[in-house]
Amino acid sequence: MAKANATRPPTRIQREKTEAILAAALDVFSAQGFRGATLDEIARAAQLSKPNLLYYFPSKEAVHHALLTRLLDTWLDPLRQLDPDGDPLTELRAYIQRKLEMSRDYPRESRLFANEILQGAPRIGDQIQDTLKQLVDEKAAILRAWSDAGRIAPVDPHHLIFSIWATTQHYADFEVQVRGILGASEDGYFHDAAQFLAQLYTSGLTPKG
Amino acid sequence: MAKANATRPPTRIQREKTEAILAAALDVFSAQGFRGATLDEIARAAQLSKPNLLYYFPSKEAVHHALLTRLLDTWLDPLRQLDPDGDPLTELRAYIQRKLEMSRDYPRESRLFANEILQGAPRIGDQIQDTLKQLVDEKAAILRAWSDAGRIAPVDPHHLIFSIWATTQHYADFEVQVRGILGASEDGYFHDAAQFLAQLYTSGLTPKG
DNA sequence: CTGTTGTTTGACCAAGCGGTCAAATCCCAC
DNA sequence: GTGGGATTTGACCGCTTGGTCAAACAACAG
Repeated sequence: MAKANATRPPTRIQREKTEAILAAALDVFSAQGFRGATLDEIARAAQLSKPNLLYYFPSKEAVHHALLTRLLDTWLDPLRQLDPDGDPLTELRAYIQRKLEMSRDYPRESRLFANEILQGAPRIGDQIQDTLKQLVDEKAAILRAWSDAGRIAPVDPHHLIFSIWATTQHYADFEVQVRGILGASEDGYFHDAAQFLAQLYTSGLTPKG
Repeated sequence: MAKANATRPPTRIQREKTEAILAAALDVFSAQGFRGATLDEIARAAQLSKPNLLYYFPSKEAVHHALLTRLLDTWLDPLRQLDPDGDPLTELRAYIQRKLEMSRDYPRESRLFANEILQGAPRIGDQIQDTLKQLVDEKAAILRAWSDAGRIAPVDPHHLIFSIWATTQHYADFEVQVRGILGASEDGYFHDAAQFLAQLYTSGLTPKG
């Protein structure tokens, strides 16, 4: 058995196949949700037989879990980059821009998380309570400090973060709706979205002189 | 057969059972998505046997479709109420408030739609392209007129609507995450959210003097 | 070349799925 | 009360699901 000895380094084939499986799983899970996805579909997308897939991961749940934990770090990177020593409005605009680019460049990842949260986060609830809450509280403290110092308008920092998440991720999670309303052909709506959000948050957060 | 003659008015039992099924289906579909939901689970929640449920609806898809079309009108009501003759900022604040109250009072409906859109709206795509787009374009024209007249700041009206949807529905669709970050006990966060959003959009949309 | 380990697969299984059907039961107007 | 339509259900069907297993096959070190 390959996986029995955990200390042995992964072979080339193990690395390649594991990667292919996770890539295929991202496609399927993000489009169908956990319960809607099937191992057959993931295996087919990864060009493997189902028993072969289960040779690399012990269960469907294991594939899903590996995918989520692997992507959580990437997903939180934009927030992590928020610099307490930078100019507040510049930092926030940059954060919004980064998040919007994530929605544009990694919509499947966004929908993967959205699916999981929507259904009550039954398979990632712990990590939300731990990693995520800790990071958000830390960054909220920075926002509060800026707010208290009069460098941005006085706002609830948690709800500010929520609103940035919501407005940016909307373009990935509700892409079908956005395209349906703006017209399927129009492809450059991310530029308009960026401009709108930059303006909204700039005007909305500039402290009153 | 009961349903064979479509012209006959529904009996008391038909009204009651149909209602019970749709109520149960809302619970299950909003929590599990279409593919994740099962007829057995819906039937159990409605206190019916599965064949009995299928006596009132011809298929799982029919239950889902009936639920979506029945709720779409309710869901779009807040936007429909946007009054072109009112004061722009007052109208927008009222719209945001109504949408936020929808998220607070009807989170299952919000998640039902979110699930459907997230997965590409395969069962409601037509109605988005028709009813929804028409309403949004109509209201966007009002916003554009306000914007052109200098009564609100110059913003892209479609993206303004998207941002209001996103920020308000976030509290229903991502409820687990919100509660996980704010602390499960705290229950009055809708008040804080309302205040935050009112301030953001008031400052963000007030035209520059 | 050879043996050992790593990899792949076809056949299979129990459980659950959406849906059907005939028979039983219920409801209510007459 | 009773007859006929409305309602309910247990048994069942074909199919898909996640997962198992033994056997076959490939890779690679010696």
